[in-house]
Amino acid sequence: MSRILITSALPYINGVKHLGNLVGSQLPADVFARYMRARGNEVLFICATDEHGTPAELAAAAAGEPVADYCARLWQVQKDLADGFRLSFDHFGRSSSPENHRLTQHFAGRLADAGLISEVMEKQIYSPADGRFLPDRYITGTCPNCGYPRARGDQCENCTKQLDPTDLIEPRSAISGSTDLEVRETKHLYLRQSLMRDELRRWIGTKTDWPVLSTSIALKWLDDGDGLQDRGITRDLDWGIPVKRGNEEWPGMEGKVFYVWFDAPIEYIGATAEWAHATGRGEDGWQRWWRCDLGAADVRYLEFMGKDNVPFHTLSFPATILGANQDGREDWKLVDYIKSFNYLNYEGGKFSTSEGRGVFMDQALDILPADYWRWWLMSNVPEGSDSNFTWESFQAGVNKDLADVLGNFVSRVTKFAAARIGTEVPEGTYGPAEEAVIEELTRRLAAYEAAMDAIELRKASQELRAIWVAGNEYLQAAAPWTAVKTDPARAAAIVRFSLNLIRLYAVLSQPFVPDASASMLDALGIEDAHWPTDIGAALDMLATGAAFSVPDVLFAKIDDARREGFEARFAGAA
RNA sequence: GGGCCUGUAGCUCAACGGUCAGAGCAGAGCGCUCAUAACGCUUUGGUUGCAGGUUCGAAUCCUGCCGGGCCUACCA
Repeated sequence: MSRILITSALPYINGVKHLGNLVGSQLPADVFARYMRARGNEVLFICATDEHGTPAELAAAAAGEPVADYCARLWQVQKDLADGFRLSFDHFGRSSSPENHRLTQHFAGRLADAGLISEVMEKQIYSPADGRFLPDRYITGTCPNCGYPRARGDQCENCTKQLDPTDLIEPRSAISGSTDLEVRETKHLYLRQSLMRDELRRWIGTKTDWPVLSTSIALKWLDDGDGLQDRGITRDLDWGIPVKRGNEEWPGMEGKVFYVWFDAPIEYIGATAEWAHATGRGEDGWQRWWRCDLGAADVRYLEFMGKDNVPFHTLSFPATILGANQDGREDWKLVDYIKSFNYLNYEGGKFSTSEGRGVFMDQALDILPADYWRWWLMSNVPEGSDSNFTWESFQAGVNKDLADVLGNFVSRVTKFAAARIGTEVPEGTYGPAEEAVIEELTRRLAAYEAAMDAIELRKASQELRAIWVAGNEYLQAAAPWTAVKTDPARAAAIVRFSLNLIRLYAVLSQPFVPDASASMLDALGIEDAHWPTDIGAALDMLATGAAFSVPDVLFAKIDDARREGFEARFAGAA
């Protein structure tokens, strides 16, 4: 048994996330966490909302709510959706928590003590009409390069040229449209990650087992241009974690807050502390997961995220951890494995929040159960390259894999048994046919476990499907509907074995389709779902005489008319 | 512009220097009738983007060309 810490990239607070967000972080992390728990490991699975930053403030303003209220409300929305998708977080926290305030300020103090913080006087655009400093991309104007009238201050979307807001012709606030913009001086803290370039490169160099996506992005940022750049970690905003140096005030930084990208990864730790406090554990309850000097030395820590998050998790956050560890008085846990994902597209294009294009988490659960989404998304997860959601593929995958192969197996076994044998698990002795299945499943289970251990989720889903198929093959060859007329004892043995297969499938499928798994176990009236170590023993688990029932259809098929309706409904504003 | 990834059967993907390049879906045929018109068996289908090179041997390594995607640092 190992101790495994799993974090999913934090969903940003400003609204319901779409399937593309879900597929690359929370969902694969959940599948892995469920698997690791099932294997008997001590797992802590942490997620939280990422609540700070300009977009949150603007979204709250647009909703006419105080930002704290807005975030509290949207946290609940996201929490309910996570529950709806059966995401098995041990804790779903908030980056605005008191725990995160304290930890973020603590880390800033540690970094300052280590000489890794510099104070930089810089010039930022201030908008009196909006009453705030504007991030580059919140300033729009005409591109000096191509004349595109809606270029953003960081980059022109039309000609892709990198811009500085002061380059724009007729710049205006993207929020209010105000052209009354001024350049103001403001002081900010920078994390001197450039000083840690060699140390980071050495560390990344040891991670030969990571997805290339993770390491190549990290190396690119380390070596591109002048190399890794220092990064501003404070902002002139109201909503955020006040800049402090540990418990002390930070002279000259009054009224400023930490940058969301500084405090968000620290919330992995913060949320663990929230969990410890919420569950009556003391400080050591979270420290034993995060402090190698306080009991976390044997923890294996894995992070799940989309590729856009990789630079912060391979460089900035590790720099924060390494910096805090520098004097040897504290020893914080560095990540051991970064599982990163490409993007999921929608019908050949991008998911678009602004255009309402694609399926969002709330809509998904409105139309179909979580298991359908979980299965299709994980069996098509963008591991190697970007992948594409189409309704046709979704319909085909769900109908074939879940309804026909798994659901129908459960249905044909239980219905046949109930009609011809009885609704109690019969006696029976296994013969060569069963031995052959046991041998095959022993091999296939090893392959499934190997794929899951390696977090190769597409491959794992294929292996799991092959395990389901083996049941249909067996049933076809064993033909209990024939045996029941000629050799009732044989028919009983086949039914006994098949009912045990359902139980085995429930156990093995639980990481991907937890609700269906629960329905299967419920139909068998059994609670013991421990992971098998011996397939032969696992297929003789059900007690003779135990009652079972015929469950409702596990997965209803999606017919063509329904699919076409979905296609039209989610195509987005024309 | 630079960097990274990628181009394998109609579709989605495996095979990561070595037996006839595999699997699922879709298509075709047969079988079964317990089951959600489900299942099983068999089968059609690929000069592995193109052109060179290295090697006893290349989808796999190298070079060039053509095509697709992503990233390029203060939105998160």
